[in-house]
Amino acid sequence: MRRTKEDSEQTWSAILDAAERLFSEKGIAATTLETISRAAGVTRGAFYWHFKDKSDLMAAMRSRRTLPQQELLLLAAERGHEDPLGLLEIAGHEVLATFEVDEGQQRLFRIFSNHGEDSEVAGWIAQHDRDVFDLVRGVAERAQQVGMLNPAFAPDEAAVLMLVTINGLLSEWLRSRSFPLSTLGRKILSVQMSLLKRPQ
Amino acid sequence: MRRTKEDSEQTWSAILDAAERLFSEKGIAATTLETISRAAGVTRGAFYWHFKDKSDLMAAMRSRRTLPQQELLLLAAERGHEDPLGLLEIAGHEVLATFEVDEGQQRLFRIFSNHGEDSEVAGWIAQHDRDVFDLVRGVAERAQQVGMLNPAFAPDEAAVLMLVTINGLLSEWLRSRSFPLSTLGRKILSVQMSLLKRPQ
DNA sequence: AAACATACATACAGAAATGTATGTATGTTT
DNA sequence: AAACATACATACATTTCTGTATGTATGTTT
Repeated sequence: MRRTKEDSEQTWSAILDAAERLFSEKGIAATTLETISRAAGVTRGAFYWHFKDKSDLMAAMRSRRTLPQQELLLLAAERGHEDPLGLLEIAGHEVLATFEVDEGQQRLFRIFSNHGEDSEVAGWIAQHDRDVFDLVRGVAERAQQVGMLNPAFAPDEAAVLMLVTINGLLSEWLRSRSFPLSTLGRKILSVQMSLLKRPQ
Repeated sequence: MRRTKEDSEQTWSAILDAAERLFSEKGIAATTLETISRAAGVTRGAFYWHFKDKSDLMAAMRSRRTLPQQELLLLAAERGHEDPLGLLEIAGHEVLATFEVDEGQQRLFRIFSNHGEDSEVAGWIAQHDRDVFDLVRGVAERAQQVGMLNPAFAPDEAAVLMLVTINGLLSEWLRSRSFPLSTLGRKILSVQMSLLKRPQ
């Protein structure tokens, strides 16, 4: 029996790790609390000690890691405002590069993008999406004000293009693994940015 | 009691309609056969008469409608081979335009894209994705042979760009509904195609 | 108009998962 | 070192869904 605080935190992590792996492999609904607990080397007693129920586990799982787009938010925020579109391009590429090697992020993204189902999860995703969209649109608006945005595109439209491309790349790569995410992603992003910039 | 063949087919449709709606709203796992049956105005007895189980229902649901990308396949196949990229652009736009007004297709897409979970469903999706990818890559290869493909892009890369954009547009629009799918989609597709074509 | 098949409804049995209650060995505090 | 809290394991009660078996009213065939 393990009973120290360190041991307890280790159990907490083990349960979350096991759940994350099982969820991303078999799906949330198909994974039982018994399965999770046994995979973590404990019983359901331990699970119910640390978490109220499966939904509570999901909340902990989500707040334990940063989602890829969340990273975009941070990256874009901590930088200056000159050349807004260049900023977006760099931040976008770093998101892809990070995602490509961070298996935890991949599992989390797979789990949560496969679940517009659950109303709670859907709520988190929706809120998060709105935050990211607002940020990107804000950047596009600044670009417009500085005259660096192709007049053929409204800020809203530029933001949609950015997000569609990034989310599309992440999803498609996760499913097929048929292309080098970072390499091809950089190429595509760069080419799209040149489109958004060029006054043509 | 209804017992004629017409009535029976009507029951069959009613069950599928109810299931489609409930699945796209609450998710597959969270929807019980009892709920489906009652929503269709029948009992589980009727359900088990028409379908073996939930998985059988899913198969019927999938083969009842055409997926959006399936439509792309058909559209691209029934046309000639001159100007392959222009063909892709037109087919892509028609996919978006159809999807925007076809609520059944929207529900089906939502249901199946939210379920890389289930192994059967995942298998169908994977196979389907491969088919579509192969088609698009084939078109890109023909474009390359005719010298109409921007040499900066390999056929594989062009296909990824196409599919990422279309799937991304469909997913993002389905979640946010924050932009006119067909209008903005046409704009984005057209601009991307000009990129793939232009020898720059 | 029997005889039979169809299209369901109803009833029941079983499994499986959840939640809770309780037991207990070990740490922690005083 | 006694008293208490922690971190679980074990056992049980309950729910819930599924699958199947059976009943039955209506169509269909001969």
